[in-house]
Parts: sequence; C-alpha cells; structure tokens
Amino acid sequence: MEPVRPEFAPDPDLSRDEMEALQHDVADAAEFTDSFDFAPTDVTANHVPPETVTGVNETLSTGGPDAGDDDTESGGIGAASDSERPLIAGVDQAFLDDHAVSAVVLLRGSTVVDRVYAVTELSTPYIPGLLSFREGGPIIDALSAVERDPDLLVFDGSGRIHYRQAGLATHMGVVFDTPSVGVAKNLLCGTPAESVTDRPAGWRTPIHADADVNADPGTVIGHAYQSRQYDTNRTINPLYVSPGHRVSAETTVELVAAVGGKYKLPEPTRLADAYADEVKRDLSE
DNA sequence: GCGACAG
DNA sequence: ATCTTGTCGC
Repeated sequence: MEPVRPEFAPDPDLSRDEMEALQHDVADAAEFTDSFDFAPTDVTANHVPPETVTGVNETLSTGGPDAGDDDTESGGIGAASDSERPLIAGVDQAFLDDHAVSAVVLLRGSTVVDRVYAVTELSTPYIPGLLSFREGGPIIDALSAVERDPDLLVFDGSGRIHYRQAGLATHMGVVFDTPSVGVAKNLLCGTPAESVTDRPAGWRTPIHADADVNADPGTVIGHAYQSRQYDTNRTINPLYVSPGHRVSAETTVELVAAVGGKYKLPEPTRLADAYADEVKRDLSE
C-alpha cells in the first residue's frame, strides 16, 4: 500500500509547535465514525468471547492455518473461509540502537498471509504526545512494502485517546486513509468512567475527554477493555483501545475483541511484536 | 514550580 | 521501548 495523503506524513524535523499543528490537521481529517465495508463478525472464524483463563500456556499456536473452516458461525451470512475474510494488519516495533525495526503481520482470519518489516534510522526521541513523529516514518516504510491494501490496521499505541485526538493509530490511518484502531497498554490521557481494576474478561468502560484533551469534555474518545483475566491471584491490566480512523469508539472495542486471540494483546499486534523481536534478534547476530 | 505522560 | 532470573500458579 502507499500513503494516500502524504501531506499528513509526520516529519520529525518539524518544531514542536509545527508537530502539534499537524496533529490538529490530522484530527480534523480523521473520521471517528464507521466507514469500512466488512462486518466485524467476519474478521475471525472462531468468535470466542474473552475468557477468564485458568492457566498461562495451553497449546502454542502462532496463527497457522486452522484445521477446518466453519461455515456455520454466528450470523450465518459470514465469510465461509479465511480466504474471504478481511485483511487485517498488525503493526509493532522493536528498537536497536538508533534504529527501529517496524514489523507488519497480515492476517486473514487466523491465517498469517504475509509479514514484512523495515529497518529505519530514528531521528527523534520519544516524547509523550508526539510518538508518531518518532515511529510514524518507520511504520510508513514498512506499510509501503505491503502488497495489498489491508482492510484494517491495528496499532500498538493510542488513536483518539490523545491530547489532540491524533495518536499514532489516527495519524497513520489518515496518511493511508485506511480504517485503523489503536491498542495501548497504558492510558495516555482522558478519564475512565469507573475504576478499571480487577475486572472480568470482556468488561469495558468509556474513556472520557477531560481538560487534557482537545475535545468537548465528556466525549467518549475510547474504552478501557479487559481482553483477558485470570480467575485467581494475579490480575491483568485492561487495554486502552481507541478509534484510529474511520471507526467509532464503540466499534473499536468490537473489532479489538474480534481480532483478539487467547492472549491479552490482540493477535495482529501480538504477532507483529514477536516478529519485530525476531528480526531484531537476527539483526544483532 | 509541580505533576503527568502511548512506545 | 529496553536491560534481565527467578518464581509463583495452573
């Protein structure tokens, strides 16, 4: 795929004020309403709702072809096989000295159909709120190597949950004008509607815009979503999911749940994370 | 000045 | 994000 709107590409050489100005433009260009042509229920064959797990490792599965196709899943009119399912791209990075290894794993259902990566020199430090100016370039490099246009991009980081409603997922979604969602492990800004501690799998609560966010106070900019949970001692923190581009806050939760597997992180992102680490390891030997 | 802050 | 062993619990 290629950047459809390169004018929004994050230039790491901009001044801080210019970066923030560009983010305002990105937020204005972003669409936080559903605008994609596949059903969330077609994303995966096995719509296993989030479970409360008892163990840690069960059977190792890295997304290889599944044993059989289920033509009789919920809905009935869904895709019959992985080959008909929407193309989902998971994006994540690993770092090595002053270089970023950006990895993209493409999935159709539970089948990994492609993996690409790019090694790019970093030119800007990590600054909360300006992440896309550090990782955006490297990510664009990797996504540009993807042959087919994904139906959805899943990022490791925030989307609309951002001071200027222009987090990494939103910024990249706008640059490629592709539906995208952000999945962060920590909350950047905004206020959860209720306590997020020790919640059962499947639980979610809205994240509202507060004084730190450039949006009408109370606007739902994302959700805390408990993808997995243990039934005993230790507890797992929730994920903070938010719209990137062309997806609503509510649908974002549904999509993240749909692409989620048996781990805390959704499969696309989890596999991209592992791939980035793998490339990094091979690269440092 | 103090506190807060995705990856 | 990254630097890293053991350890608790199923």
